[in-house]
Amino acid sequence: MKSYTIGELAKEVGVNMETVRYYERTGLLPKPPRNDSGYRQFPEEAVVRLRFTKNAQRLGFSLREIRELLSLRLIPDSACLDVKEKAEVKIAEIDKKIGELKTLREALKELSARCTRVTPINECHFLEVLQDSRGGEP
Amino acid sequence: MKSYTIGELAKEVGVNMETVRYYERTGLLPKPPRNDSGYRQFPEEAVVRLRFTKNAQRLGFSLREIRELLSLRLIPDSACLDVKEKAEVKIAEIDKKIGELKTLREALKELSARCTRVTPINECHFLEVLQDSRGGEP
DNA sequence: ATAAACCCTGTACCATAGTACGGGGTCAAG
DNA sequence: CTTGACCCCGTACTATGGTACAGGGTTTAT
Repeated sequence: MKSYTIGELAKEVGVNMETVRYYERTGLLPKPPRNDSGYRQFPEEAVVRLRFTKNAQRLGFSLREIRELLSLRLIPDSACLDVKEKAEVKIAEIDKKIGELKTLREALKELSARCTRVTPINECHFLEVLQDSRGGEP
Repeated sequence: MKSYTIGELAKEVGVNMETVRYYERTGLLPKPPRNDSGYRQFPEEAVVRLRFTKNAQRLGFSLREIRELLSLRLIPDSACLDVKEKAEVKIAEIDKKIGELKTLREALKELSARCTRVTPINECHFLEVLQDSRGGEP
């Protein structure tokens, strides 16, 4: 099947070529095979993986975390329960993020609604949202 | 009412003192009044604002975006419709994030479920998730 | 067969978001 | 009245996530 040069891959996903090399260096993309003149030949999967990475990044995951997410599916079968555990940790993290985003969304919604008419918005308890974590004494 | 020294503020919210100064420098926290010897005296609101900032950051907002969010509520009444518009843009962004997080969550959930028993997980279409944006030709 | 477009490596540089540190003043308790 | 904890400023350093060359080969279309 078809393979991608680095330029094709970068263009397909909409990232810089240098970024692809950077990801390869840092282990986010596995080192692809090379042709006789040393050109990288990325498999289809690299597109998927790279796209996943960029999307996950926009969701607030660091490259380290993305590396963890990606590694979950590659662990040998023996470590299956370990994978399950890690997946569940990630799920919990994600649930928390979703919850907080919803809260923030509501606050913005309220702000937006209030702003419809000419009422001044001097007092909008917009900030007071997202108050959960790190509340009091350590 | 009570005011906070920089150390108290930092401790209360669980950040480094230097971070507070950094935020002041970059306009995320308004410059607080000083006492006679030049010590910062942060009002209660600084706690709220700082906490908001740290939380929003965990949700994947950059400091620049957080500055935008925070500024929404401070714009003079005249710009009310502008605020509404900006708020709605943010809401849309947040909705997208929530949607993608849910998708990712489902994928992880499936992975986790599959990992319960001794079945090998060689083929888990976990990556293929989050495929929406930046699909084809520009 | 030659120019344009593409790829290689290595190194340097950039922005963002802090963190650390030196040198010095301030305040509170013993 | 001094010692330790706290604060000031300025500057420098760090990690992360890229970007940008320079100097050199390769491929492709004319």
